[in-house]
Amino acid sequence: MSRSAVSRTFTDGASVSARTREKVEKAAKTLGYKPSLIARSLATNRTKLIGLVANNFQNPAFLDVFDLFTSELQKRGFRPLLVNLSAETSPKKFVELLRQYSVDGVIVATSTLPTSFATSFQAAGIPVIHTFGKYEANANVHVVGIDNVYCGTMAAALFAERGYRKVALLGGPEAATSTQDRAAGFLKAANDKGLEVAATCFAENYTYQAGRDAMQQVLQEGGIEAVFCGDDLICMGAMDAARAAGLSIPEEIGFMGFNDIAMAGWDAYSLTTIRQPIRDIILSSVELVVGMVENPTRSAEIRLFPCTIVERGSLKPV
Amino acid sequence: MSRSAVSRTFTDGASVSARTREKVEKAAKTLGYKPSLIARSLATNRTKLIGLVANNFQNPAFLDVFDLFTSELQKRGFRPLLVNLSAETSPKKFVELLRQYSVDGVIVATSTLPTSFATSFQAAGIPVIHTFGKYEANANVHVVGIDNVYCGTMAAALFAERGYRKVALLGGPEAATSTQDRAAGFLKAANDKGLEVAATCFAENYTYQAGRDAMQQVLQEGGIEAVFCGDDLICMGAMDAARAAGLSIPEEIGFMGFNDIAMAGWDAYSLTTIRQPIRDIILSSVELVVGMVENPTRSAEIRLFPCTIVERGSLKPV
DNA sequence: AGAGAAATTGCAACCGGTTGCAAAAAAATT
DNA sequence: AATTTTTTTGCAACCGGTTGCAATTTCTCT
Repeated sequence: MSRSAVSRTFTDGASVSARTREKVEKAAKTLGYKPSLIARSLATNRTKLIGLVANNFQNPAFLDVFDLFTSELQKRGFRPLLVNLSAETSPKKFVELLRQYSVDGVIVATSTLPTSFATSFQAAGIPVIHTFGKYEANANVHVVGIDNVYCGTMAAALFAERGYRKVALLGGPEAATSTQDRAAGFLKAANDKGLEVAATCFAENYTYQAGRDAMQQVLQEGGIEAVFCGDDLICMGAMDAARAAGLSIPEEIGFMGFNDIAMAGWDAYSLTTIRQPIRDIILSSVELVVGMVENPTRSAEIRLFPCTIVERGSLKPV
Repeated sequence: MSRSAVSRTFTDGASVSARTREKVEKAAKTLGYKPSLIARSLATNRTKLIGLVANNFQNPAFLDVFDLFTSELQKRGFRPLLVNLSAETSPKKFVELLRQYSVDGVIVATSTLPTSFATSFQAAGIPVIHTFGKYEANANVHVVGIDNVYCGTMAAALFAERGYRKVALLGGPEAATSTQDRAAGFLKAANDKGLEVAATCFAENYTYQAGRDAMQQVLQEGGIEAVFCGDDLICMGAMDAARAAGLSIPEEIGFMGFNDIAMAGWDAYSLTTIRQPIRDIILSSVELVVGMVENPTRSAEIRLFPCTIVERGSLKPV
């Protein structure tokens, strides 16, 4: 019963006879021995650690994201090493950090950062997936997410279909790529369909309060019939601002959100919103990152999932 | 310039001359070298990894928790290794797992698990803090949190003060220790103050829908004047159930929640609720766990923080 | 300049596993 | 029973750092 015998009983696929395996296992049980993953990592150059980088910890939309990522990674024997980007200024620092921890891969889960952030992990030789990332044809990074431009288009189309003419765009933070794409799609389609976009403004961040504040500006321009918001939370703030200004929803003003968070279904809002298939996106991301770990040379892939409109009661019926 | 010279330049407090340090640093820069934390961990028996164990990923109350824990740990040079308990059945498994990863410490952040869960890490020789844990005088584990029994008392006292007579308790999941304590405190104090607790029921889980469903049962008993809920999310579901039944808040029925999540301040709910000082609790937990890493023999401490009532508009005024 | 003290450096063992390779044991074949 | 083939086993080097200790260098002081 040498050291290698022990190692082999705890490595599946290794060559050990039933007898020695049994002996080792019995000894391990009485001693309470479990192999050290740290030592194994050093020898195998695999840590089974996946960096999970996010920057939007305050948005309920991320509850699902954390829940799904952690449980899916766990199922496959990987552990998520959480990185909170929101406090930090220098993203480069985290590339180094995750490299030092020798994570097997990284999932960048944010819709606000440019593709270049994910690329910098790639440059450091770490497999990376940009989940909720921006689709860029030339980007040499795995991206799993949605077509935000098209989502903007969907919103404008629905507005047109419902007979709205004078509408507004109340986006998320202007620097976010998702905001830019959704705005671009919305504005283009609105124009094509002859809608008048009478106000365009952006919330400071993804919060109820920011949505509420931004809505004040939109309200300056009278006669807005419907507002497309870049995020449900922002939208709910905007709805309450409209109500506080005496407008009734959906009779006098319509709202459309984005994300379909749990609260969107609450009676008080009953928000019509665009839903992205979070579960599919995350399963796909996890699958992809695990695949990358096994075969790092896989060529960069873009996986876009279709979004659906969840009809509730914040737009006037046909 | 030996291997040790390199090691020493990257270890603070080690003895290196300015000249060699400089030489090493230059070489490191051109080579893009950073010391491997894995190898360091193996040698020092310290990983700078803290297991963050939670089981309530769907509740917005946890957004703050994740945000604060990750950023505070980051600040101190530790990384959170996230463990999602909600999917799993066997807690023992995670003790083993975190032991295999040689985490320096564990934070169990849940108000629902019994103290024994945290203790099992301790038994395995891993420093552990039970944040939001139950206060038990004899428990030999660090606990940072609040006095749930007293919080229940506060709620009953406020009800009495407002002149409510016939009240109800709508707790969180019955198996949660926090539910039990809050209920105990509430029922005891209600009795002392001569309130009639006409209905006592528990939501299946910490969701809006569960609160809504549970409220149906409470409504069976007519004439309830106020309801104390074990969680804001549950409370909001309950409020909407009451409204759907035609009751107006706070005129016909009052509500009181727990946690003060962001949504509690929204116009549509304006919920009077009990707030726990999350930030203080988490800062204290992080401090404590870091302290334990440095001095593992520190004796078990219980740190309880006072909660405050956040008055909004869901109870009738005096 | 020389002696003594203090600071710096390199050696080598160690942390706890994995793994290629050759030797040993077991199984299969003649 | 002897030979060949297959399976199992242990040896020893390696993963990439840390660290006690002794040797060396540098600094102080007379």
